[in-house]
Amino acid sequence: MMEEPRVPLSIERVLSAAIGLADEGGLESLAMRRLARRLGVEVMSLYYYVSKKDDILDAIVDLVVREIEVATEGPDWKAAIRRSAVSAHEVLERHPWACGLMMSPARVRAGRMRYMDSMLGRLRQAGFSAELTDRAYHALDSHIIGSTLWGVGYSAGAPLPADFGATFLRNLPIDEYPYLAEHTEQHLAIPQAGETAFEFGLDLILDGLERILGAD
Amino acid sequence: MMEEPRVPLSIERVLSAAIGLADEGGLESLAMRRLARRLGVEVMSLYYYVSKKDDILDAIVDLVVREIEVATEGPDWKAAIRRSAVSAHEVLERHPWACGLMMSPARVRAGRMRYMDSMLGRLRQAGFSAELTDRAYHALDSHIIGSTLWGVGYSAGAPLPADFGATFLRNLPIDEYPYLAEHTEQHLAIPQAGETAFEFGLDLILDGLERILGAD
DNA sequence: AGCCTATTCGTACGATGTAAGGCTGTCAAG
DNA sequence: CTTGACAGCCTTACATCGTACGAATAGGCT
Repeated sequence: MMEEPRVPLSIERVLSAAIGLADEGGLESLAMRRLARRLGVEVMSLYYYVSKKDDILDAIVDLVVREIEVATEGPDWKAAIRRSAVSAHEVLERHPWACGLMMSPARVRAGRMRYMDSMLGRLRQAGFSAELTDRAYHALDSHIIGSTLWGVGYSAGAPLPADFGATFLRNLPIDEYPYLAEHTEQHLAIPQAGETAFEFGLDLILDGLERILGAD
Repeated sequence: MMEEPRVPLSIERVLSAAIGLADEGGLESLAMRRLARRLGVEVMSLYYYVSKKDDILDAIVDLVVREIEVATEGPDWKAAIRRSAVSAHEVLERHPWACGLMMSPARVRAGRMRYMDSMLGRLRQAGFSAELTDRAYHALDSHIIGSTLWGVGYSAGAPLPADFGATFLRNLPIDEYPYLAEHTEQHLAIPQAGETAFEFGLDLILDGLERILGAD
């Protein structure tokens, strides 16, 4: 009788399984029972490591945030911040469910604090006033979140069918919404437009900030 | 025996009650049973007017979107678009729960189409190419959504306690995250910073777009 | 009165999060 | 070697959620 060694549970295993579930099927497929089943365990066993589901959510967003490359020191603040923003965008694209969760100030934990602090610090070091730093940070973060949410077709959970754009365009009253139709075609023609759209908006903001800084 | 005349149900009544519930307690307090109770009716009665809860969500985001002031004709594209963006921000601030829902392309209905079409059309009329219009629209929409989500402390549902910022700052290891601390103080000192932060980012984007257009 | 259709409701099912407590094994102290 | 404590896991049970199915009711017609 070959007994499986039966790896014991641990927060790490719980959390990484949770991230796996969310990555595959969106937030709404992250259910305690499913999570337990995936770990070969009963539901209530999870509650030994975690006191409520919300704790799991807090923890996994923070794990995701830690994947983001933090703004580095150096003379070129613009490049440093750009790199960090692009990294955030990439990370959030890998874990689309995290976008919606990130927004809540209630979920800010160590990883998130580190990220915010580095971004804010890099702006201040670049010479922005406290007030401008504040505004710049918001503009950047808003863009990262908003743009990523857009690109991902986030639906508070499950992803969209692949042919969504095509069927949407087919059912669209083109003469009524001509510009929307053009816009949709644009997106169908260039599937990865989200990438460059993100960087376009990002550079708009960064260039604007640079100009403000130059005019001190 | 004074019989109440018993106002009959209707989609309008259902939807406006739904919006009321969501406005008061966030998305997660919008439950079919609660909705029914508020309307003085049993749960299943709602299903005569709606085939699934999701239909309600679709409908109420569209109602909200219709509140947004659409971009007008006229010589000054920047002012027109700015006005529409500010209006969108105001509307979404009144109905914070709508932000998260708006993102899903699956929920695009007539009101949303009208909004998108007007914004896109106004950009094209201003002289932007199809491609630039596309990017500009994304940048603007990302900012609106992202910024509003930020300002609202959106938590996929319920709002935050009022003293959240203060307790957060009190528990923050200041020497470890000095810039975050400064940032938080900034926000506590100027409570309505969200307003101006939104317009700051918006103008960054609009000015950038104007410059691109000027350089044709 | 009777009937028809438009509304409304009662019951029931499966899913969710989780409170309360029980079982089992390991390990240190007696 | 026994005993008790405690860590780790599980059983049962409950409230709440969305909604399928079909029965009850109501209002306007002939």
